Amino acid sequence: MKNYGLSKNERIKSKRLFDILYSNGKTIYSKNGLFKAVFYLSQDVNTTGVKVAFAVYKKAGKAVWRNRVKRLMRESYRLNKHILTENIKEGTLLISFSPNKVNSKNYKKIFLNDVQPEIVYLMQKIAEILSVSPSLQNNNFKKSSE
RNA sequence: GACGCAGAUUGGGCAAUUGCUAUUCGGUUGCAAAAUCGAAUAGAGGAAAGUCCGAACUCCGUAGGACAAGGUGCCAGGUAACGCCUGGGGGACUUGUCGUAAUGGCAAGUUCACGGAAAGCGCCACAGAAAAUAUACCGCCCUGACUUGUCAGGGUAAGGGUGAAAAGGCAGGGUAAGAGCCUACCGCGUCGAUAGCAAUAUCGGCGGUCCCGAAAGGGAGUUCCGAGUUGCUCGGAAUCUCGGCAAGCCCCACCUGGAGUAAGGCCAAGUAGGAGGAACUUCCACUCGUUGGAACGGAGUUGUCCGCUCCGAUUUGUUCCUUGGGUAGGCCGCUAGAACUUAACGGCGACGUUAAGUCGAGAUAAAUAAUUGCCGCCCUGAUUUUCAGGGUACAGAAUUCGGCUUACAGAUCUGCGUCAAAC
RNA sequence: GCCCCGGUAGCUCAGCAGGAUAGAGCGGCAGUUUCCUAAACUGCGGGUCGGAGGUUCGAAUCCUCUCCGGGGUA
Repeated sequence: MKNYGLSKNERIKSKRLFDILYSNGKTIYSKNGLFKAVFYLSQDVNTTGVKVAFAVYKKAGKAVWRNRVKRLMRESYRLNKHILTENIKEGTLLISFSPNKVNSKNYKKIFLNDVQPEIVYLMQKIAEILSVSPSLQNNNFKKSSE
């Protein structure tokens, strides 16, 4: 697997996985509240690794602006994905990134330097939560197995 | 040369690093499907947008007839088709110029959803006498009366006034005053001729109530006058050119079956073969049955009716409706087409014909990118080699084409107008 | 992608086969009443009828374009 690549297998593509993510996942926000992420460590999926999705709600702006934000978020994740991939030993981590307070009115021109620190912060926070409280997940796993 | 307007074309370039999607080739894994790695090639628009029209394509199915509903609307052509485009015609407005007593003529530009208002219905507030079978406030004129400047009766619609709009315009005649009351011209209608495929134009005739008629004339309607008399009859005279709204209803001509690529087809996977409800009627014929015909009922025919099609059991069926559950994976459709470029020919033009050449995205929680550097263009400041900072539009394919509409920084070209300079 | 609705006062809605001051309820403000408040009563203000253009003498209403909001659709 490429160190800085992002192929189809590393993205969430089915409706079933989205249902699992949004019904069980936790939501966290970046420092300024500009972006948010929904994540969930699933044991049901056969594969191991990280699967991500990038979603922009329709009211945020026109199609050109939405496409650009999606590409910038994807680029930010692609360049820093080692933060999460090194820590995942079993199960599949599902993440969905989306803009929260950012829209085309307050950021008419948006650049990678605006997006990347926020996404990196979110990824570091997710890694921190997963490593600090592994027992919580073990409990959850036990409960689901029982 | 500068500025403005109109039209057409175009819609930043190069390099490096890291990525995504598709195709082809090669390697690895694998029985295969496929996965993965590497290389090469390709990878958003003039509007991809709005979804306002028209088609292709696909299915439903009978789409047949009548009505309804919707759309289009000067004429001709182009086109697969159109509400689009081209050419022509006509109107309106503006400017210039010529001219008249006045209306106007000619030229240029802009612009027009531009069939019908004498088929019918409806509406036209306020103001005004009167708003559509006309009417009479101020006036003007005549007659009479007397209180001699007013009243009464009548005529008239030129002028004033009202209004968005006042029942052809204007000049002359005419008159008590006036009026298509009469005449010329203009306008309007109609008929004919000429030109034109046609819209229409030009010329001529006729028309100031209509119909019949070649004409003379006859008939009818309306108004006025007179008589009989109380709502009609008789006699005579005269003769209505016509407001706007159809983006109100409507009439005429032409067009339209419905749904939409999540159409639709195939493969894989997979649960359930469920629950509830409705209908299943008569008659006739015979070769006596899974028969034929007629009526009736139900369902379908996506507005209604006719017509058409299917079904109508006597024991777990048939048809139809409602509802519950399971799948949400892959492939095809999916890009070579009413395609594009160039040339020749035909045509005023839109466009067409022929020949040669070209292949230019195909995604599906949805690729076509991110960052950096240099250059180009614009602005600002220092300065007048250059440097610093900022900006570089509108905007992202989703079945595909033809249009329309809307958004848009800059660049190039063409034409026209104004200004400046030179000859 | 495709197909439909809606936009009128701060809010919820009338008015839309055209006619001049665009209404109703709630809310707001002021006053009466009360020791004060609520309730009740009286009065008042508040609208480019989403925007632009057209038809008409006249448009919230009819037509065209456009902006915004909402819904449905295997």
